[in-house]
Amino acid sequence: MPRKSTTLDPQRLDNQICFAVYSAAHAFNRVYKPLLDRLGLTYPQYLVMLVLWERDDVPVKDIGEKLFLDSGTLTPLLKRLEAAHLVKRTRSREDERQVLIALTPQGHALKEKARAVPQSILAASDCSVSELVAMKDEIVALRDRLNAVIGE
Amino acid sequence: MPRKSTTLDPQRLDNQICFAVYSAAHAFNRVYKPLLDRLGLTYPQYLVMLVLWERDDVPVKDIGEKLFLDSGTLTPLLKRLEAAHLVKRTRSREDERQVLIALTPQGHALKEKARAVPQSILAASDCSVSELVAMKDEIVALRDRLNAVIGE
DNA sequence: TCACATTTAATTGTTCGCAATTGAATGTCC
DNA sequence: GGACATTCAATTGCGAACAATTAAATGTGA
Repeated sequence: MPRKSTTLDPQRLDNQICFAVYSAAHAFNRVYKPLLDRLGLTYPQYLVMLVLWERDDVPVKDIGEKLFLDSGTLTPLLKRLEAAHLVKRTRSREDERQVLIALTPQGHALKEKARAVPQSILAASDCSVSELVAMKDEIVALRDRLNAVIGE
Repeated sequence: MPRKSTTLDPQRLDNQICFAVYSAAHAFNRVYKPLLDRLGLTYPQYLVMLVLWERDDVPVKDIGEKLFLDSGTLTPLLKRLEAAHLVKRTRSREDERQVLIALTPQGHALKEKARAVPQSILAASDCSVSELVAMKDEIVALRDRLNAVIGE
């Protein structure tokens, strides 16, 4: 009575790997939420702040390329960050099509308050740093292969 | 001149496993989209259909537990599936609090049309089955550890 | 039996995420 | 220089995702 193995059936594997990623993303979000609530940020807003803490005064497009997000997502998000006095949005003088995003003093200051976040996540993941780094690299490689297929 | 290595800075975007998972989930979604468009489904709707193709006539809560989603997400999603004539929603006779979700004939029939989806995804991931299985297991284990922390 | 807690879906409001479109600014080619 | 395409952000509309609340059905204990 040959029965197909559930864990090896390639028909199901894609569902499993994709669902694993999908559900892990939500789990991460739920762990981040209480931490980010204290900073007044959502997770996507936190990602934008991470980008800006590395380099300031960049056009929306640059942020979008780093985070794989488009203006339909970023424009309202950045307006909310502006309303929270964390960033300032100004049209570029050299190229009026671009909107440059700069941190306010409050935006810069928030970096210090956010220092504790990564450790808390590390603790919650209950995993060694080297293991996490290895996993991260694998997932990034998979993501990049998927993204390479999209533009075809 | 002690300088923190940027490759180890936990506050850097590229070092965050969460962003890897987050962006990989979006990449998967973008690969799935053209395939699922042909079925008239979104990815979360496809997940619900996968659950129902395995077992039918289940309460909303059961679907939510399998997919880690609550009624705030599922109720409108299931109403859209009902509007598309893929499922039927009926109050349970034994327990009037529950709403049972059953597939319509069209809902059952869609399973056949969805057969081609997994191969396409596997091809796009461009990865050996054994590698994918290993990754999936690691990600699920990480997700479960994260979910375990949440209820504390 | 009756008060009370629990379970279950539904609802409301906010924020993402993306496709498609718009409109202004810039680049290119003749 | 002028027609044309391209680039960039903003907008619109739809579908998640989730917190918080509501309301009905059910379970429990005195």
